Order: sequence, then C-alpha cells, then structure tokens
Amino acid sequence: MKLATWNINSLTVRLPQVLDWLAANPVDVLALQELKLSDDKFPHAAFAAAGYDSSCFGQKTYNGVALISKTPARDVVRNIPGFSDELARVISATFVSEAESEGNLAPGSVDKPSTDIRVVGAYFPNGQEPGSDKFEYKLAWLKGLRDWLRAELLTHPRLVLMGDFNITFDDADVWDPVGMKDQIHCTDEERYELNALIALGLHDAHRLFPQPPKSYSWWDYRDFGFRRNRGMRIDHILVSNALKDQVAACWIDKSPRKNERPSDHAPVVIELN
DNA sequence: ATGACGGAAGTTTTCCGA
Repeated sequence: MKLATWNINSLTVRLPQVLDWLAANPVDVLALQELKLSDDKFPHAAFAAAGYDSSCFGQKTYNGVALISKTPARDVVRNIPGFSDELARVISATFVSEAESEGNLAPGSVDKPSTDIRVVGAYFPNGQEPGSDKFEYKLAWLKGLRDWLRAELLTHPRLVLMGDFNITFDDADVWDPVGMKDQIHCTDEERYELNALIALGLHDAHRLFPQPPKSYSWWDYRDFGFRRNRGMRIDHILVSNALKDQVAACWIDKSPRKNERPSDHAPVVIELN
C-alpha cells in the first residue's frame, strides 16, 4: 500500500499534473493541499475516470484539501472537531485494502486483523511571521490538532497524519539554517508543537530511513530556489506506533518539478507493507 | 530593508504563500 501527500498550489492549474503523476505513481491514497477552489468546482469526474474516488473540503482562493483514493473513503470528517476554524485545512477518512474493499477479505475478522487505516490530510497554517496574529492562530490550531489527535489515536491506532505542515523539524530540514533561525517554519514554538505531535506516538517516516542530504519538499519560486536546492522540508508523513514497523520506504518525488509550471512543493510518498 | 515568483481576485493592484 502506498500513501502520498502533495501541496499542489491550485488544483485548477495543476489537475493535469496530478493525473499524470497518479498514472505514473498509482498510490492508494493521495492527500492534496491548497486546492484553491470551492467544492462545486472540484473535478470528481476526472479522478473517477482515472479510477479514483475523491473526497474534498474545498475553499475559494485559499486553502482546500482532498483525499484521492483507489477504495472509497469511509467516515469522512472535515476540519478538527472541537476546534472552530473558518478555513478548510483538514480532511480525514478511513481506507481499507483493495482486497477487503472487493469483499475478498472480511474487514476485521478474527482470522485476519483489520487493515483499515485512518488518514488525516492536513494543510497547516503558514503563520506568516512570528508574533503576528496569523502566527498566534497557527499555534492555537496546532494545539487544537494535538488535543483532537490524542483522542483520535485511541479510536484509530492505525493512523497516518500527512500534509503540508509548514514546520521544519531541525536544521537538517533547512537549506540556510543560520539565515532562517527563528524565522517562520523554524521557530522554537512551532517545533515544540511538532514534537508534541510526535510525542502522541507518531513517527516521521522520512527519518525512519537513510535519506539523501539536503532533502527538501518545498523550494521558493523566486531566485531559482529549486535549481539551487534552496528549500525546506515542510511536508511530512507521520505514522502511528501501530504502523511504524510496516513502513517499508519513504521518499520525496521531485519528478513533477520537470513540468513547465510545477507546484513549489514536491510529493512525499510512503510504502506500507 | 526589499524583492524576487506564482496564484487568485478582478481590473491594474493587492493579498498571500513559505
């Protein structure tokens, strides 16, 4: 089973790239962020034609998230229950393996434990600048996410949290850690919250494996950021304790950057046994 | 200190992202 996350910075602009990528990378679940379109404009038909179910939580102009999947999404939840938010940032659903979905396996039977996976796709707030109102909103949102996920992990022990976190773990995730020190995505407050998520019993899939040095998932459009590999690793896939040993691989796929008008983010992918 | 680039809204200029 493969899962992926990708901030596509406007689905209107990049739907063809997403479909191309899915054709070459037939993942079981793809979480998308920054759709920048409303639900009524979501291209369900295009995904269905490619063989994918799609659940969306759209918003005009900014934000908007979706889950694209081979098997139908079950128990879809939008945003963070218990945290009031005007912005469309989170979509969650449960997915079963294709074999179970086709009725070849009974879900959760005694002979074969359930392979259901709860997926949380999230577009974390940017935060703009430390000390700003948007930064305070980011911290409050992170706390809301953490309080909700703590309970979610009890009811859904097999859980994956993936998306655009807009936070780096440490200097290794930043092309210029000196210049970015205490800047947005790199502050102690943001990293405290990221580590508090980890402390719930989640694991950064990227760091479960040896990775190329200077592995980033986002590059500034300006000043030839990608060409110079001036980027940050801010898109993450976190897996729960129950799934950790099943993660066979995790990689960042820079191939969509070859497109004429690429997103400023690259997809992150994991393979689960 | 600022802008670079890209998308959206919408109308020539601004906001926002990261």
